[in-house]
Parts: sequence; structure tokens; C-alpha cells
Amino acid sequence: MGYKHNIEEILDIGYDILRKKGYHNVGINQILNQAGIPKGSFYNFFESKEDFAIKVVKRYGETNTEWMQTFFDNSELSPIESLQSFYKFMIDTNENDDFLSGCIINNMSIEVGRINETMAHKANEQFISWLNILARVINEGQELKEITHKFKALEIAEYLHAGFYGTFSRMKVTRNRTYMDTWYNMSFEFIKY
Amino acid sequence: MGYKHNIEEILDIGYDILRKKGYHNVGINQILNQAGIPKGSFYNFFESKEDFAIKVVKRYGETNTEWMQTFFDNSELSPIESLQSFYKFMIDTNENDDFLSGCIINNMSIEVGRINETMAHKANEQFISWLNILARVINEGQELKEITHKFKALEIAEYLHAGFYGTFSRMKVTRNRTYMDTWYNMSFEFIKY
DNA sequence: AATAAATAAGACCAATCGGTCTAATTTGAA
DNA sequence: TTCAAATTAGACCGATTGGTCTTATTTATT
Repeated sequence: MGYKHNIEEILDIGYDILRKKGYHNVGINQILNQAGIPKGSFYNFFESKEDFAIKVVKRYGETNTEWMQTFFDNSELSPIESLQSFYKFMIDTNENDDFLSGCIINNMSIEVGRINETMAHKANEQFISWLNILARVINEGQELKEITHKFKALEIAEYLHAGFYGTFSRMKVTRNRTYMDTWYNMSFEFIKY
Repeated sequence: MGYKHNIEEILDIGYDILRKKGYHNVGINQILNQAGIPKGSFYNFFESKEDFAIKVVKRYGETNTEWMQTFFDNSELSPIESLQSFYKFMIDTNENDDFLSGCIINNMSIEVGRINETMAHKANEQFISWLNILARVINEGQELKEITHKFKALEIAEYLHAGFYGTFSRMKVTRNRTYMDTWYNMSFEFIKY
């Protein structure tokens, strides 16, 4: 049983490339070159390019779920304040990326989700994990009367998720954070108790 | 000066294909076949695939600007009611498309906007046209005390635009309208006077 | 009717696509 | 130490990519 290459390392490199350049715009060879592996090894690990992309999405989704979980678990702020610091962090992160990349799962959903059932399903799974974490924090905020009771916690989570993702398409063509900051201010004004 | 093919007809066919399948996932040949034109004629009309896609985006954007303008001009509803009927119509339209396609300019922004400056610029132009029309209606709603004065009309337009577009990525992986309806209800609750 | 310009038409091009195949190498277990 | 299995390695494959080129046709102008 020979071994040498690290699958997770290849997935991490794939994550960087697919997030920045998309799916159909990236050839297998680009991934092979950047990861420094021959084609035979790649197809030994992954059934196809599609299989590879799905595993990249899965790995990123799960890593991010864990990260979000510890972010909110370790937060010493109140529920709504930790939500605010979460979205502030997300906006800052996109600024550091020059507003070009966005979220790989959002990108994949838009580009690939409609033409690939498996990808759609896997992307949806990750979204649901994230939304449940957000909903838990929102629910705490509702109990502390920080957040409106007009809607269910999960509905507010979906609402914030949609709004934030919507700013991505503006961001990618304007290349600045104005719209993200405006979205942030308005959203937290609207959902407050 | 010979002629035969109709450029605008080709652009309309290109619109259908690019909206449904994306940019990098579509080959020139697919467009040629569907439009029934040979390659030589295509490259007689368009400099490149990129040039073609940009002209498709421009044509759709301008057509949609005109459509929105007459939609709101001819509306006999109050400002906020005509906004509601506008978004209801948009959600219904996506349902009729089986939630697979979304908005071509949103799709292009996400997939191509980050790697193609010209496309980003052209997409942004169209967004701005639409946002200005929305802002005008919102402003009327504010004057009639139907819509909140907490934010500027253009900010609210950006906010609605972002939220609505954000539902697209969920829509494409869940393939149902639940999240769009929830977004609709929450948004109009939040922006009311 | 003759002419020149624009367009139509599709064969053709190198480059790249995702993927396969065979052979060499490395490995853990016997 | 032998051996079978897994992995490494990259040459190779047909299909398709965006784009070019030459030739035939159509058109408006004269």
C-alpha cells in the first residue's frame, strides 16, 4: 500500500483555485501543477473533476461549520454583538481578498448548482449547517430581547444569509465594501428588538 | 453590403443559453447550432466570445431597464404596492423556470465578474440602472409615508436588490420558493413606515 | 450590367479539455 | 525477503475549445 501525497492538502489547494476561478474555468491540469501531483495520482484519489469539486465543497463546508461553532461558543459578547462581530469579520475577510472571490459554496451554487444535482445537494447541506448555528445564536438573542420576535430564528438566519450573499454579486462588480457596510447597518437596525 | 442574419436574434438566443448554462460551460458551437449560423458569420458580428457575452448582458440589461420603467410607470398601485407586485412577479418568474436559471447578470457577476474587468463594468452599469428605477419608486413611497425614512431610497434599493439576489443561491440548491417568499414577507415588514 | 464591399459559409487550426492506460515504484503484511 | 496491492507517474486519447482562413455568395452602388 504505497502512499505519499496528502489528499487533504490537495483539497486545500483545490479550494483556493476553485474559489478564485470558478469550476468550468479551471482545468484539472492547473490543479495538478499547483499541487505538484501527476494526473494518475489525482484520478487515484478522485473519481472525476466533479467528485473532486464536491469533496472540496464538503471539506470547506465542514471546516467552516466547526469554525463558526467555536467562534460563537468562545464569544464573550452578547448574542447580537457576536453576530455583528461575525459579519464584520466576514466583510473584512472579503476586503482582504480584494472582493474578488466571495464564498466558494455560493459561487458553486450559482455556477454549478443548477446543472449538477449532486453539487446542489452537497452545497445545500453545508448551508443548512451554517444556518442552524446562526439560528441558535439568534434564538438566544430573542430570549434576551435583543432581537425581534416578529420572525422565527431560522427565518432570520435565512434572511441574513440571503442578504449577505446578495452583496457578493454587487461586490464582485464594484470591487468595494460600501454595499456590504450598508447592508450590515440596515440589517441590524431591522432585526433589533 | 450583404446581410441575412439578425444580430439581435442571435443575442436573444445567446441570452437563453448563457442564462441557463453559464459562461465557461457553454461553447461557441452550441450557440451557432441553436442560432443556425456558421462560425464565420458569428465572428463577423462579434470580436470574441467575451464580446458576445458582454453584448448579451448589455442587451438584456437595457431591455429590462425599459421593462421596469414601464412596469412602474403604468402601475396604478401605490409605490409600496407596486414594489410588492414587482417582486412577486420576479419570484413567480423564477418558479416558472424551475428555480434553475436566476438572473443572467447576477450569474455573470459571480462567475465572470471577478476575472473579467469589462464584464464587471458592464454588469455594474445595468445594476445601477435598475437600482435607480427602484430608488425612484421607494422615494415616492417615503414621501407618502409608506416606506421608512430611516435610510435613503437608494440604500433601500441596494438592500432589496442584495436580499433578493441572495435568495438565488439558496433557490438554486433547494429548488423551491420558500426562502424567496420568506425574504419577501420579512423585507416588506422591515421597510414599511 | 459591372463592380466593390460586406457577409455567409464551413473547413481547418493549435491548444486544451477531462479522462484512460500501462508501467514503474513504493508500501505493509506474510 | 518475498509478494501482492496500492500508489506514482506521465504518455497518450478522442473530443471539444475559441478562433482563423479562404472561398462563395449576396448586396448596394454605379
